Amino acid sequence: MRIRVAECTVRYEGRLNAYLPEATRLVMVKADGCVAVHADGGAYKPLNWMNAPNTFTDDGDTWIVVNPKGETLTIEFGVVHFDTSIELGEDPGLQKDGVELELQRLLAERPETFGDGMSLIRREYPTPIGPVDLLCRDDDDHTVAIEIKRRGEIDGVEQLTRYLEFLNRDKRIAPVRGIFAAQQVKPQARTLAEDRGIEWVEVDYEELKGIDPDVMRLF
Amino acid sequence: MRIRVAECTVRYEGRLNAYLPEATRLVMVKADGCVAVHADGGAYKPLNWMNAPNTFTDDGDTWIVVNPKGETLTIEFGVVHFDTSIELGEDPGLQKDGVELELQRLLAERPETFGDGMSLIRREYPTPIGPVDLLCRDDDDHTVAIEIKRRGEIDGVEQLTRYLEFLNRDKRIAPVRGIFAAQQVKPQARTLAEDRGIEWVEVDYEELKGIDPDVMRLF
DNA sequence: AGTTCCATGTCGCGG
DNA sequence: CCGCGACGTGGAACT
Repeated sequence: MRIRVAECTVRYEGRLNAYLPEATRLVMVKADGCVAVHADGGAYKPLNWMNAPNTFTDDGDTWIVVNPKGETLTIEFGVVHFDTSIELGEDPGLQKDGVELELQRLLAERPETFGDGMSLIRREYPTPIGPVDLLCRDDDDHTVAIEIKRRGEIDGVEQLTRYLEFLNRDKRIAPVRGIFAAQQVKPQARTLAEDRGIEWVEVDYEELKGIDPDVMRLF
Repeated sequence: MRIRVAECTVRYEGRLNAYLPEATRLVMVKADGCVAVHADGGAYKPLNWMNAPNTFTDDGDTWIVVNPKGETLTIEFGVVHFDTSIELGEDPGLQKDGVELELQRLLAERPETFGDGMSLIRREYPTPIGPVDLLCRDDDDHTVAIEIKRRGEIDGVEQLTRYLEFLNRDKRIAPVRGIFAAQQVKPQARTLAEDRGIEWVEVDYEELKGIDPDVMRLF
């Protein structure tokens, strides 16, 4: 990564034309060749940029960056206050405890979302083909397997179907009801679920967050 | 702006939870307090960030950034390879569409638009807080600072006011008249400009293009 | 590879 | 301050 702090003007010609009058800014060139021009404010978004892949021309005072679409970023430098290069290496990348995991956590705390008297047996209940998100017991003492997705599509129903097939072989817990839960259940998934005798339900993430006991404790 | 290159782990807890395992990254803290953590690739988007406004706590090895919504960004540092702070100052900001720049170019070629005998001293005349679009001299030998916008709103008048404040400290050119020029000057901006003793004028882009000497030569 | 949809979207305008 | 739409949207997942 190369970091240069310098007075500069910047011109972008591409999907639109844009121009930055002379001022002191930070210009960042990453290992993959992408270039970003930052002011000392605004949000994380640079004032102007050029993503990789591109061709980079360093003509002394002027950097010209061109991408395959023909868009160009031209940076003309004045006084350079600072210029350094440093090797950062590969980044392991961001791990998002995405919404799906959060949904699972919230629903595990609120099994009654799926019916009065529903209680949690355990999260990530193991089967030979992978863990079921939630295993519960309903008020009739029947076992219930719940698959949770952010977006409920056909493959999620297929997944739950396979789990149910294995769970129902276990005499101690059979028969096992299936519930397919998602923020949004697509029509095709609804149809397939109903055809397989699997219930489906749409859950409201924001509402669940609102009644999160962890949050409640704060008040 | 503060720039630190260091080994770090980063945790974000807010609208979702996210975690960055230890690696060498660039952490940028802008003057407005916003924080961005960059890897040496990807696009211009940081791996993780926290926009202003926020409260920043520097606990030696650990930076904790909390915004008013309660979202937190926690950065734990290991080896620091590099750490520097530099003052960039205000940024004049991005001019999109090229319309502003085009207007500036056209008006620089036609300073008499602003009055008979008006002549251009220079474009992008530098001040400590950024360049004035046009600096001119009128037929009475008074200096005139002209700010050009596509859409003339209050903040443009404020900008010109600040320029005038600096320019009028320079005995060689004071007193400096101000003219606020735009394709359309909003009523609030008109009122404010008049209150500040700044003239305002609406310019016709199409008409200016029609009498552009560069274009004329083509015929 | 083309397309659709999500996003800690961000940003700017109008009410 | 809040809703609404555009964005050089960028980026991932799916066809």
